[in-house]
Amino acid sequence: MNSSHSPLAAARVAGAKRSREVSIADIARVAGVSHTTVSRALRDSPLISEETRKRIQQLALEMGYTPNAIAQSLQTRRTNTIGLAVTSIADPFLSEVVRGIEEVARSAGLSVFLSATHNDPEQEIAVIETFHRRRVDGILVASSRMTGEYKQRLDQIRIPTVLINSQAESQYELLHWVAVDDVLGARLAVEHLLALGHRAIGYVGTSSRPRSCRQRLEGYRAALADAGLTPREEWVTMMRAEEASPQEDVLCGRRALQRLLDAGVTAVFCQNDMMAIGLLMACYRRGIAVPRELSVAGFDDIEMASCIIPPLTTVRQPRLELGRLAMQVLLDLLHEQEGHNHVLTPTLVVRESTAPPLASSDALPPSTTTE
Amino acid sequence: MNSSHSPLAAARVAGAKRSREVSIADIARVAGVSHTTVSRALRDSPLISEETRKRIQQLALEMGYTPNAIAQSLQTRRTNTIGLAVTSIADPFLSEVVRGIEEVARSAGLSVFLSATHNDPEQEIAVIETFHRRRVDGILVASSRMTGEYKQRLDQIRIPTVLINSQAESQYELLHWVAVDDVLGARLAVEHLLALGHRAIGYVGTSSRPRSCRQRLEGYRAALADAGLTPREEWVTMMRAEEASPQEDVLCGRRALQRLLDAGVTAVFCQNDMMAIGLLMACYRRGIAVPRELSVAGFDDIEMASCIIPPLTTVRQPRLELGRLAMQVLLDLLHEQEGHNHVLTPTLVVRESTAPPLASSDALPPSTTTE
DNA sequence: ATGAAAGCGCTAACAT
DNA sequence: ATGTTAGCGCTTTCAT
Repeated sequence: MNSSHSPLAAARVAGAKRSREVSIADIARVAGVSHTTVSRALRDSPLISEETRKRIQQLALEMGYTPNAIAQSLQTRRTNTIGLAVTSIADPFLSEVVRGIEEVARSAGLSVFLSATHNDPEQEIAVIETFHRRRVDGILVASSRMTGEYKQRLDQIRIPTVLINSQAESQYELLHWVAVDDVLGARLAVEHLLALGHRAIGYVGTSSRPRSCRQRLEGYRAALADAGLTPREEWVTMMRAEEASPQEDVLCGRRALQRLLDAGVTAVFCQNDMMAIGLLMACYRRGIAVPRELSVAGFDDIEMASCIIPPLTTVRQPRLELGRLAMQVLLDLLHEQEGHNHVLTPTLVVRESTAPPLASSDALPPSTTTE
Repeated sequence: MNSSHSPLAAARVAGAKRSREVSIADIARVAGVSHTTVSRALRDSPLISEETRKRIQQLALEMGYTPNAIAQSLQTRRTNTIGLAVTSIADPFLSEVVRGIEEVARSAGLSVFLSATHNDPEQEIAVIETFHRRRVDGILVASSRMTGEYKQRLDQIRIPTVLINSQAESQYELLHWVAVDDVLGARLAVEHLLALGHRAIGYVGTSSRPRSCRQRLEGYRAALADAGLTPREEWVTMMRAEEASPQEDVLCGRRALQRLLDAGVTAVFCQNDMMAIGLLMACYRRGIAVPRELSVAGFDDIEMASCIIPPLTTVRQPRLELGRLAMQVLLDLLHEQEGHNHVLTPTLVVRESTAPPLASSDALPPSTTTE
């Protein structure tokens, strides 16, 4: 409140004219020592006497000194900064991953630059270019698409990098990845449906996320094959979508219902939860009871999955862990330790959107299939 | 593939031993000019002859030069960086806001530091302290809580700042805000319920978001008052919750049902969509039909609101716009223009979770109220 | 225990 | 049109 009459009061007023931040030189001047001494004192160097250290730290506090991280970075060649590239910020799957990343980054003293790539090749390379310019210490990429050029750039840049849910091999020891086993996840879901007694099981995927689509389809096929079944061509429905957004996914799920009904399936495994939710919505509109008339399973276990009616049976990806682990691997890389790639195991979460099929004997005469 | 025999090939190999990035000095050496010339050439200075400019830019490209933003920042005192502090990254309301922010920030050439504060005073000040150290050009805060100390710090720091959904007055011209009119939003929802014929209308709020709770409660009260009604004490149910997380909100909504039923309301206005979703889930469990037996309205219009069954009637906050506008105001501030505060107008989105009350004559004898 | 001096990679004022 | 020099704010030898 009342301005003290210490030497700094003057300094502060003088400096206030056009807000240049106080520097170690300013402190040095006031303290009557060299700026080197100030630097040392502030960093608790053992070279400094207890007394001057205290005095200087106190002075720094009073003068409202805040170290200039930019200058530090230029000198030390470390920015304590990482770049995080995501496909979309509003994606409910990614937001939890980002949370995990930011959490461990911050506890390690790193700040994170967040950028969205929107699944667009140009933006992708622009983003990593920016990260490079800013001299981030490491890069994390959570992107559904990972084209050759993108990976190549990451490889060239020579900044420690960890890919999330997107494998890659690199010639340098700087490109690593952490992923969830999609094939296994799909198997779990389909095996669950098989165990319930379903035989005609559909799959819905979207072209906007080709990699996960392919892998989950593979798991779906493998599970059916193990049960001695070969999916009929109509059971597998691929929806076209340019954008990889939650809204698009919901739409895909919605539009898929008719085709699945025509194909005569009694259960559907969806590439992700948003599509399953779209499917559920379409069922609601058509008066089709889930799970009584149609079982629906998703993938991801986003927050929403347990809030929906009926609560969705789905494959849980450990999203928070995925983010934390990716950041942890990057930390290892930054500490010159060897980085390890990881495959996380998804788990099945059975809720209420799946049930045994309507046995033809229970219900309607076999001839009256859903038309 | 095949290494060219240009002078740079040597430079690159030599430099590759321990990855020091190429600098303008390196380019100058190879080009046989001063580093100043290189600097100018790369920035398209009119002082440089067309010819050498081309030559140098070409050289820079070949040598794989990437400007060092840290060094530039130190010199120019501009980092082209902003800090974004959010309560929680995984909050579906905020993620859309963040998307809007990042979008306009990036198109203005700014990178954004993302940090979560978890509604914790200590983390809040730590976060802005970090932003300050990093010399961000501006700060954006989307935090449900805004204590005095927090605001005070922001005011001291003297970095252009814009608050999202959280008013504040500042003595400097650097602290601004952009917000949605909560009172009006609540009015819209409650007036809608009144228009449907409801008289006993409940409100559910949570202690974890006191500001918005207070304001929305105020709108609720005002709407009722305008209709000549005074809410009975039991109609207003405040749920205790420490954490301000989506999950907590859902839980609050779930747990509120019994109290609301006891209070005898026929419609409920919830502080936000997550609470409404929790309430819907509780109704589903108890076999209470929404909207036939109970109308439910939310606030925010998060993505999920339209995906839920039944689709939720709610008050739409223009989330994307909110983010974009906040960033736009910050941009104005950064360009030394005067910043303006904004109040955005929410709109009512009528979906299927609200309907006229079960007129006692239609249905059950008046004595048989919900027990 | 402290200071002088150099330098991180860049921009910009001041020569020429 | 190009070069010289001086910082930006800090850390880090190397002296003393």
